Amino acid sequence: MGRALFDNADFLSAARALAAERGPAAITVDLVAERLKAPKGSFYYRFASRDALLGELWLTTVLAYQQGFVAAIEAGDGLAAALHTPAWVRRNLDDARLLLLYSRHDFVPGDWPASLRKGVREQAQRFESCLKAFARQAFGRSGVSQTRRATFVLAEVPIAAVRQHLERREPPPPLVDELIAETYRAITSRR
Amino acid sequence: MGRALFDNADFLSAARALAAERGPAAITVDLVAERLKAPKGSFYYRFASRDALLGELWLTTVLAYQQGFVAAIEAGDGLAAALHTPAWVRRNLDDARLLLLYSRHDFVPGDWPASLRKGVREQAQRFESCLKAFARQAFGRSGVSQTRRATFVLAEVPIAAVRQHLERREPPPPLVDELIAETYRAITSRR
DNA sequence: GGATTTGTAGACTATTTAGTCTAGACTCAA
DNA sequence: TTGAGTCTAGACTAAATAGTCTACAAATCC
Repeated sequence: MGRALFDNADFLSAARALAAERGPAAITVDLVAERLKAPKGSFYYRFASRDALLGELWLTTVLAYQQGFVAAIEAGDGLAAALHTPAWVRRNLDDARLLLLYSRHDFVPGDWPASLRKGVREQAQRFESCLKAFARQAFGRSGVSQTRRATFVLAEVPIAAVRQHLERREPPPPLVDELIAETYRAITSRR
Repeated sequence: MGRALFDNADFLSAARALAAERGPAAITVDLVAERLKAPKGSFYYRFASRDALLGELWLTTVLAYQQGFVAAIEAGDGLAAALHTPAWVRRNLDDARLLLLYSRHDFVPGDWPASLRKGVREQAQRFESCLKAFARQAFGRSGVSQTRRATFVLAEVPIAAVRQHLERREPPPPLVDELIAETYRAITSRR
């Protein structure tokens, strides 16, 4: 051949599809290659390791998720940021399962491939600074406990509210948004 | 020999210890046996399969966790039920990681061993009826959406609040109880 | 058109793991 | 004492899986 039959994106989307159908444990190099009818050699020509694939899959997904969240925070709208989770989940059920049902650790058990470390670090920092910005805006300070509050109301609660629907592969009902919003108001109205 | 050198409980606690140290993926039959310096044959003499071990581990742990929760509900104290999670987590850090950080599905991927199905079903029903009882008491009815509310405030939120500390193997700080309590009051005061 | 790059093709290796199987040691009851 | 039952002991099998390696085919460049 000499001209590429399979590129990075092909492997990534095959992996994504496998994860959607059978969970992330089904993302084996053999299954990904088989699904694409690609030889294993081609896979390892594109990716240094299985972890490199999983890491890239996780990172691109988390960045896609995070985008709307960051935008809402930058617009100064904390409630929109909290409600971003159910909204994004409704539009991206499969990817949301990937992202929220399995921790980053289930994905890449050992050390992250060097090529992705920087991206992951930047992603985490970006998220963290959103939380701090919100803490300052909503609670007047961005100390440890205000930031902890921000994490609770913008991340933990929305993800928790959505989890059981993710497990059942169904879009979260409107009640989920209500619960998140009520919690948001309660937590941001004091201190 | 003829007299038992290893019993069920030995294997269970070896598995528990392995999970605490290296995560549930480290619960392999070989590692459990090795830790106990028991031969594999003894393991399979006690347990029908690896899933039987994992299932029993999960079930005993969830029942231990659930006990205090049920007691609080039966005493009519919803807030105590919500705060039971951080309290139990503080007293049982390792078991809590086992229970709350990994879903039942990560534990026993396929079908549950027949011997445990009944126990799991009863456990789930018991939990469910607690939620309904609380829904009736707090929201006047136990329809779908009141029960959903109960799940949110008694289970999802407390677990979410505790999660990041579990990941870091540290006891949840008092702030976690505050967040849970504030959310509890907000969610139970309307409707 | 020959050399080089780019990539396919897939057999092969090594490791991990659940589970099986046979041998035999120890205990206890009759 | 002997026979039945209980349990240890660990070698062995089979399957799954990450990763390697060599051959070679096609495109591209000089």
